[in-house]
Amino acid sequence: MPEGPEVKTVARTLACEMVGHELGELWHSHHRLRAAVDYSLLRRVENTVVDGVSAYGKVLFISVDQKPAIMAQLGMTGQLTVTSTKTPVLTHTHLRWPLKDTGRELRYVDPRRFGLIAPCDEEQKEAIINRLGPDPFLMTDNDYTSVIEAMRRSRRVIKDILLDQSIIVGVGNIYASEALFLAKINPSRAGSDISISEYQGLIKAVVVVLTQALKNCGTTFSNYVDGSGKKGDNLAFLKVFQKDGEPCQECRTPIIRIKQAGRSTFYCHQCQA
DNA sequence: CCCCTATCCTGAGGGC
DNA sequence: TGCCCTCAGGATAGGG
Repeated sequence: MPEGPEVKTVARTLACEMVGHELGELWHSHHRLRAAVDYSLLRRVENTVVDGVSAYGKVLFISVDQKPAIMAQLGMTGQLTVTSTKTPVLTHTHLRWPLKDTGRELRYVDPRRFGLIAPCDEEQKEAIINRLGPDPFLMTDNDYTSVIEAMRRSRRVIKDILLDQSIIVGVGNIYASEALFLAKINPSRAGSDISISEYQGLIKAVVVVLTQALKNCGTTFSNYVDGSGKKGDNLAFLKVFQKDGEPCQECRTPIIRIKQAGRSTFYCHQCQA
């Protein structure tokens, strides 16, 4: 569910809730998440103090005692929040982790179980980041060049390339459509057929779209919430995502929905010819 | 190698 | 009301 801006928002709000507090005794459900979680390893983090929560792309990292300790991927429906221990426990709650002396706890709720919570040391964190592309917010000139080269090398369709986290991180199904609309690029064009100047516009559009989403604390169209349980405000700013049949905000042509790699893409046939 | 499909799951919503 | 279908913010094994 969450894309880069949502995960960054979760990290920021969780940091607020968790940093400086000591983790208590972990509880977990018997359900398996996307992969089997080594809970005994995760339990080694009990009785340590959280000192940071960060995000790289759609991956979230929690560190204790100046060392990475936990990584989380929220998949489609994962929610990582801190609430009062007295808040009723939702079905599909897979993890409860008290923050000592606060009356509050970290909870992981994930109906579809496509997400993952796992222990994670320094090396593992490095390995995860190494197989991901650059963060569009932190890109150097060299990153720009190599990202564009990687995209031009691919014969896949540009929409699919944008979703590929090994090329660039943080773009998911909502913001891929939104960025292509802003850059006026047809989602079905092959990566190899797009010019360098068009790519420069596209990367700029990705940054604009993600920056706006981050400013609005993410897009909630169904169940996304931040680390404090708050919804995002970015839904009202979307121009094409899930707007099939509605008139394009630029030219009034109805927005079209197509399927690419099994996922919906929304675009304006006129503006993105 | 690269690319595509199916798959992991539950729940919401529409048509009949 | 219920049944069946499609769809949903993601990632990845494995087949062609």
